[in-house]
Amino acid sequence: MRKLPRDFYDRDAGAVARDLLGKCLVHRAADGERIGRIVEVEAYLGPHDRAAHSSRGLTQRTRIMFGPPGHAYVYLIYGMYRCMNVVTEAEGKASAVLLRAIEPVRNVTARTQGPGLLCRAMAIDGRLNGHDLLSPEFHIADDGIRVPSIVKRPRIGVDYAGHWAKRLLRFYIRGNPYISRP
DNA sequence: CTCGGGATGCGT
DNA sequence: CGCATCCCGAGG
Repeated sequence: MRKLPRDFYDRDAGAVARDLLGKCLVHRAADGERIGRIVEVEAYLGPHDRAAHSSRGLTQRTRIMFGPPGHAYVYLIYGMYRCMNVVTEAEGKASAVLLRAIEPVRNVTARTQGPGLLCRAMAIDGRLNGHDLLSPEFHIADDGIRVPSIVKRPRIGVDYAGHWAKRLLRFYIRGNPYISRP
């Protein structure tokens, strides 16, 4: 397992999103190491992307998104679930990749289909917002698994974003049983 | 300060 | 389709 370097994240969010498929999310929580293979993601391109949180500008909530690449942007949604993003590109670009689904690998329950369930299964909470993903306790690693085929679709739940809602910025591994909405 | 709504998930 | 549950961000 090789931890992804800073350079991996310092690229276009779409490219990072596609390349994250098949990689392993590792969280060494208090009660043990949890690992899940990333099988579904969405790219959010920056302030010009009306579906992105950063399109509202730099706020207390989105400050991590405006920061340097390779950090976790974790936020609360609907008052009950967390969603985890990976910050991409240079500081100030405010682009990110939302992790939408993982396949259980180690110490993770089978209910991981969707960004909220993913965070619950991986024990990711608000304290991890802003966490450096090059750390030993929370990072993403490559174990050499190849992804055979990638499906591109419009992003989920962003109908308010006008023409941006139609962009094919959701990516998932074709045929994987852990996709949130095939 | 109020207030509307959300990158969700679950039950009906 | 309704609802849980609460922070965020806009507006007064």
